Amino acid sequence: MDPQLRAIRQAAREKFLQANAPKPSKAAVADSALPEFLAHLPPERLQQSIGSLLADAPPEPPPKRAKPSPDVVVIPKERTEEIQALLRQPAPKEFRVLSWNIDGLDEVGGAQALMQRCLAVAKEVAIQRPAAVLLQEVIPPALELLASPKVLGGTYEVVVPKDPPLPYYVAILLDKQRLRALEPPSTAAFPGTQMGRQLLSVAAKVLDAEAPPVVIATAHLESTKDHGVERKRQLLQCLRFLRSELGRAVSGGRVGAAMLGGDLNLRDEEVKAVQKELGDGSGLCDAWVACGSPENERWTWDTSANTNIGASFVCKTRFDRLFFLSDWSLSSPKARGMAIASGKAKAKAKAKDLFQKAEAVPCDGWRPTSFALLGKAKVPGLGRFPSDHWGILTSWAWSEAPQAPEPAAAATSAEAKAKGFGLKPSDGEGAIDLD
Amino acid sequence: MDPQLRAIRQAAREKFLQANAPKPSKAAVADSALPEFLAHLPPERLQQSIGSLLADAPPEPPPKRAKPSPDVVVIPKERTEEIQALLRQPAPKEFRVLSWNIDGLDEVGGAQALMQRCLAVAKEVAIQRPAAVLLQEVIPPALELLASPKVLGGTYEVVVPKDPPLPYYVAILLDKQRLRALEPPSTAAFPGTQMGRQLLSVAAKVLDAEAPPVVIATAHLESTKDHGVERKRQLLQCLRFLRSELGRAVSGGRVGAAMLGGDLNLRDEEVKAVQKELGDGSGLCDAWVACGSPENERWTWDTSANTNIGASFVCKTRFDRLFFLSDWSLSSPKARGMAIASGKAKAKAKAKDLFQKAEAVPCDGWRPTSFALLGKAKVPGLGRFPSDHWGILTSWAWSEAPQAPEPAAAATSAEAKAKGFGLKPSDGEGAIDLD
DNA sequence: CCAATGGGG
DNA sequence: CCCCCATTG
Ligand SMILES: [Mg+2]
Ligand SMILES: [Mg+2]
Repeated sequence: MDPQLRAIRQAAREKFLQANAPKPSKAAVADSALPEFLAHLPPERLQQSIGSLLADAPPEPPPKRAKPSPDVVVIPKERTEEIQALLRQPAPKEFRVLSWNIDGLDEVGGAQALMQRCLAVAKEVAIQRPAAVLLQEVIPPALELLASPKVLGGTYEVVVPKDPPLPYYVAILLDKQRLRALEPPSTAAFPGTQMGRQLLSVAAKVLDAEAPPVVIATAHLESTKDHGVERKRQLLQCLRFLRSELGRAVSGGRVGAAMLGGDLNLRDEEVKAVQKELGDGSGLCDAWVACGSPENERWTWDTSANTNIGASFVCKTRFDRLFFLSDWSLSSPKARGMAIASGKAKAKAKAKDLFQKAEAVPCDGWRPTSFALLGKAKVPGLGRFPSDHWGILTSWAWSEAPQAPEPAAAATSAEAKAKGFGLKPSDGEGAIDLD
Repeated sequence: MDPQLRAIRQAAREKFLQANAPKPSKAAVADSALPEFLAHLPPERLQQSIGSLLADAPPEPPPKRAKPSPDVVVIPKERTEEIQALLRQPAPKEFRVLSWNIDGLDEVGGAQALMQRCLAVAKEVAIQRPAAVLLQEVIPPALELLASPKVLGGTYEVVVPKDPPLPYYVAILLDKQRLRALEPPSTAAFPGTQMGRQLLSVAAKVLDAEAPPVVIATAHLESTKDHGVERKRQLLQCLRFLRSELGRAVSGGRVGAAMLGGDLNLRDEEVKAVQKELGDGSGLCDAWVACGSPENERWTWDTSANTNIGASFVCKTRFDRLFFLSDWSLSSPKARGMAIASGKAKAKAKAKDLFQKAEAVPCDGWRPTSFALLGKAKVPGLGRFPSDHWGILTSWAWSEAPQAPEPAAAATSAEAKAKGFGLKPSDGEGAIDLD
């Protein structure tokens, strides 16, 4: 659906023109209350309607039309209660991070469908209970829904960017039980964006572990192949940011890991170029690569498996990635999970091998232990997936020092395995990265 | 004119399908006599007609129609005699290299116009008398015309690629008086080309100088922005080839310079990326940069100055470039003319400054002394330029050793200056390369 | 052989 | 949010 992208640009243009206009009327200014809404969660009423019925939505079907009008959205109590029940379960010990572009720009089915898709996302979050959730393409009604106490707002702190140029943006959810923001979140503009993209990050203390604080960042990098040049600039900015964050002294200690997860719209070629710009030996790792490049968890945007956009073409890409820097990524041999998947099958095989016997190789610092795709089931009653992207779920371990046999790491690894988190390597061979 | 590019791809596709077809009939095979024609110059008759009347074209106007039919092309004797007269003049001492995409795919005006444009190119060649001419977008009738003894065939040896996949290709002309091929020319395929592009090169002895042999290469790299990835691969292949050629022992000594000139369709961004791939310190120089980045000689494809394609838009690019490696380029400080124009005005100013007082800075080896655009006048009687590209003319000097005060170099430089070869730097400031 | 846009697969 | 193609400026 190109119209979506067209709409983005159009909205961007309008916004731009509006911003450069002589001076908007009061009415026009009221429109810009949006960023204000974002600045102070919990949610409030917006011109968009989806959240407006949230607090007191009756469980019965919509009063009039067979197809609910776009202004009347029913939030089924069963869904929110189901989510609440899941959230009442104890959080897993394992530290997980989920990144997901929830396709807030998909208008198929209107507000009702958006609500259903959002609840499906929320349910996945409640099931996996990541310590942090990185979202992209969040729009105000979706944010209001997710941030509601009846959905995720009771369990997660919602972090949003300052002054998003367009009414779709990124967000970070922090599990209040396990992460506490150590500073106000930071929003960085991408100076060259034409699509209103930003870099959002937050430094957080890990509450239930001895581990050092982490910096968690997300972005929705400039979309489409045509914008590769700008996208590379954005990635470079992000990665330099990660580098500047790692090791920085914060109130809870020194930052032990800096990660960027998101819909990065990247092609391997572009990553390679940026990596070169950054300098080799940057220690940058790609979580998917570090987890052995599991073929079954590879394609995060796949029109052959995901029917949401109704594509008449087949395209598989790995747009959604999680990059990180940590003591582990810096100290590990190059083979571990460097951002650039070496073209050589041998190097890949070695990396995969290293990953498989990770427990046998002592090393310290934050490191990923598994990588899996999420959201691959259609939303019941909707017949569509939660998003046109799969979510990417990573699990993490931390251990203090190589000389100590880090029992925690072994435990989390074992747990990950027990939960079927894709620890088993795919049987795919070291083929060249194609996307 | 998009049709041209479309035609290229279409022809490529047809060719491909044809090649993969069960087995062509005899008639279809006859079609592939084309490469054979190329393999053995001097020219022969082709299905295309332009050359068929060359040897005995009467100077009178076409017998029937007011507009000559595409099958009847008249080569004005005055034009060829003019060219011959120019060629009878003594060749300049200065070593010059010209590269020009002669737009053989431009069909405006039919065979007659093509002939006129070709003769204009030939006349420029006869005037400047480059030791080597690198041509792109040559098509069979154009080649036949240029290679004819009545045009350039008496003075220049014509080198063409083996088995061009499509009936437009590159060619190298070597002034028989000043260059002698030391080996059979080499043709390298670009494995990923969709447009039938090849790398053609020849090692040649410089007959009238003590200078070491040179390797002269040309290519027409994959066109259009969309094909940047393939184009970068092609450039990398070319530059690695140059590197492998420099210093190679040939029958006349060791190769003292390896140059690649052509319609490289490059954007600075792409050059930068390939340069990184190649490794810094490769010593690669861009002749235009090495000559002080003269602003007036910058844009080789410029729809505001060149009306041939009838563009309703303005676009200035530096598609046509000449890269080289030589003892000079390897030994010179980075500022001299590295392929990547540093974004910093300071570095550029330094490079320009170095160029201006080149005579005062002793250095040895092959080096460019001037850079100028050619073909900027419309063809009389046609009202169009010889090509949609300007030609790029470089002048070169060689000197044996830095300790010797190289009188030869000073002489050639002085001569270049005297001939107004753009030695004077432009007054443009060190602005960032924009194309 | 430019960039931006829109349709179709 | 893929690629190719065609049109427009
Ligand atoms: Mg999207
Ligand atoms: Mg052309």
